[in-house]
Order: sequence, then C-alpha cells, then structure tokens
Amino acid sequence: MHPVTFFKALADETRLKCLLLIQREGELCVCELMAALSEIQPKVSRHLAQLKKAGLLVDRRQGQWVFYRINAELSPWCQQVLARTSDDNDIFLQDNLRNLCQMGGRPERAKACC
Amino acid sequence: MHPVTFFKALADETRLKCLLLIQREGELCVCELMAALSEIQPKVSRHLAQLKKAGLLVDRRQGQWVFYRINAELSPWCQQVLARTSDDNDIFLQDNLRNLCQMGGRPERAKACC
DNA sequence: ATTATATATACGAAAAAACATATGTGTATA
DNA sequence: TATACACATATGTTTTTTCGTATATATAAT
Repeated sequence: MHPVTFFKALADETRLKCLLLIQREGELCVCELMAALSEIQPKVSRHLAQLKKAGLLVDRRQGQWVFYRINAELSPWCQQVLARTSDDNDIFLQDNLRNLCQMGGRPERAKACC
Repeated sequence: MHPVTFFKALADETRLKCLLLIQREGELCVCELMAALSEIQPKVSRHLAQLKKAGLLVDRRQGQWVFYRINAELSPWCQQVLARTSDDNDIFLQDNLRNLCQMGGRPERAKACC
C-alpha cells in the first residue's frame, strides 16, 4: 500500500470514522454507519466505495445488506496505524458509538456493542 | 491533535516525504529538502509552513538557514504513527535519501547520514 | 550600501475532492 | 408482478487543495 494513498484515505472525517467504527465493531453495514454518523446514504456509500477501491475495506452482501470490514490483506503497518489511532481517539468516536448503540432495528448479525 | 487534521497533513507526497526525512535526519533545512525531493523552493517552503501551522513541525533559524524538526510535543500516538510509517516505507524514501547524501554544500550542522 | 543567498508569502489559475440531488440496481415481500 | 427497502452510481456544482510565478524579508558577505 502506497503511504500517500493510505493517508489520503484517512484524511476525511466521514472515511476515518467509518474505518475506525468498522474496526471496533468488526463489521458494519451502510445503514448502521448512516445512523452512527447521522449522514445521508449516498455520502456514506460513496466514501465506502472509495475505501474499498483503495483496498482498505472489503464487502459482502447478505440479503438486503452489504457489510463492510477491514481488508485482512491490508499491510500490517497500515493495520497498526489504524489500531493505534483507534486506541487514542475515543472522544472522536464517542457520539457515533452512542448513536450506533441506540439505533433500532439493526440487522441480524449485529455483534454485541454495549 | 485532531486525527483528521493529522492525516490531512500526511496526505500529500511532498509533506509526507518532508516529515519522514526530517524524522530520520533529526533536523533538515529547506535547501536540503529541496535537494532531496528535487522540488522548487516555494513548494517546499509552503508545505513546511503547513506542517508547522498544524503543529507537526517546529523551526529554528540559524544564520541564513531555517531548520525544521518534529515537534517534540506532538501527541505520542502521532509520533508512533510516523515512526511505524517510516519503518515500513524505505522504498518510498530511497531516492530522496540518496539525493540528500549526494548533495554538495550542506549547511554546517549536518548529521552523518551515509 | 550593494549584492547574494536562504526562506517566506501573496496571488491567480488549475486540479482535485466533496457534495446534494436524482436515478439505477438488486433483493425481499406482498 | 408490484412495492418496499438497502445500497450504488451518475451528474452538475461548489469547495478545497495544490501549484507556478512573482515578490518580499532576513541574514551574510563584499
């Protein structure tokens, strides 16, 4: 992964929050991210498409939903940067995690989060 | 340091190379970075000003030169991200380090680099 | 004082990124 | 087959970023 490509992917609030939330939750679908971020669907979807194209995320369809997770083949140094960033930025994600937990009707596979 | 501010600072080839080269060398002046990157002076200078304004670098004037170094008060997680990125991206800096070593007339304080 | 060197900044142009709105696609359900 | 839901993408616009050129400042040397 070219370092500039990687950091460009992280250099946007919507994308960075999606990445870090997905990392913490393991897997999230578009509607969960919409609820967590309070953002409209095309905006979330567009940023996820960018992250997928750049190789940071992979997706899988399950029925009506598309779940995104971190690409397991992402360079270890990139994964470490994500992990380190996540560890030290709880406040950055605080409201979004709360929104996610309060979201009604989350799709089935939902992990325990709170 | 807000994570988006931080990653925006890294999301440009010129800025990222400046940061990583400065990190490896301890301290570099504008003319050394110009030589390392083969870029014109206003371009290098502008990007260094951005990095300084964002709190990633500090500068000190010594005679005709202005030396830049990593801000020691930068959040430890940011410093770790820089260190980890540097460790895993030798190829990214390879040509620039060679240019720097081959540069003639480096200012006095020059550290041993090769 | 004048000239040279190192660096900074102002300015307008060009390129890139992000956006909202509208529409398309795929899946489930009635 | 028709409707609803989740998601993707196209389009035109706006905003942000980057750039080159020109110019300003600050130190050094003559």
